[in-house]
Amino acid sequence: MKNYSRQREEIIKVVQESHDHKTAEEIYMIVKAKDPAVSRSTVYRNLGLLVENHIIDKISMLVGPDRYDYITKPHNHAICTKCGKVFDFEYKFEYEKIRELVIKQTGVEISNKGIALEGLCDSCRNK
Amino acid sequence: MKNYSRQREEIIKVVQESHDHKTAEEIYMIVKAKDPAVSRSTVYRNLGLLVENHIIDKISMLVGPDRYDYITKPHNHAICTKCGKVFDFEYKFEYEKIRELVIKQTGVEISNKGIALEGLCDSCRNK
DNA sequence: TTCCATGCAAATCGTTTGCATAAAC
DNA sequence: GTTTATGCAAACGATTTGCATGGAA
Repeated sequence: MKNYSRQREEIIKVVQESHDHKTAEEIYMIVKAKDPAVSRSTVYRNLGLLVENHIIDKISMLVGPDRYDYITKPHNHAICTKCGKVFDFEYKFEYEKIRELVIKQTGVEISNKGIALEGLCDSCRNK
Repeated sequence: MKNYSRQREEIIKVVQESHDHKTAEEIYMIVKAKDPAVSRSTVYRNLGLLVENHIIDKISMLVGPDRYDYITKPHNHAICTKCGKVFDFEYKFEYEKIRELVIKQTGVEISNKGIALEGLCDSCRNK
């Protein structure tokens, strides 16, 4: 991320102001509404850059496209495996203990992003 | 899953006997080695069916194709966000407490499949 | 003999890439 | 002026679909 760009600025703003977790396509549509000339590849390219630079998080789903989340503080995600929506929740996991244990058992050094759980959301359960 | 099929039987066997977590393509190649007539779509179709019927789990990755895991007992996954490998680990999370808390905060009823954490594996960290 | 599952190929979805142009520094 | 980012369109990888055929109940 060497040079500033107006498009990138706008993409960051959209993710930051979204309190659901939007897909690349949704972000593209919103940015495009303000600036009809932006291209989809600019959105994808910048989302990738922003993830690399730890400004946003990419959330991989069981179903459908990836979603993006502006990073504020570590928090956890509950992901609906049917509709793909992502919900935030608060719970103090024993991060340090888990970190140590996971690296010992698997070699994986976990990020402090939080923990992801999967299940069925309210509205998907009731149909 | 109404009717038996030889192909499905073989697909189940491959996933069951894999102790890494294979992609659809890898499963396809293995099944194809035994039965050169199987088609990729049969593999994809059956993996989907088996997930719906809770015989196997689909694991979504930050990078690359989905992976599949035969269901035995609940266990947790540590996923490398760089290479996409999935490692199992043991840790007794307070499932009941978390379940209750997550449904209260988000409406999501989490499955008892276990918990997924993300990070960088040993070999990706050292390069 | 009625479904259901298969194989094949084409279609689709989400994302990435190559290349010429335009904007940042 | 020399990067670096953009827009466009084409390419790509993973997965899904439509349709005719073959196998299971």
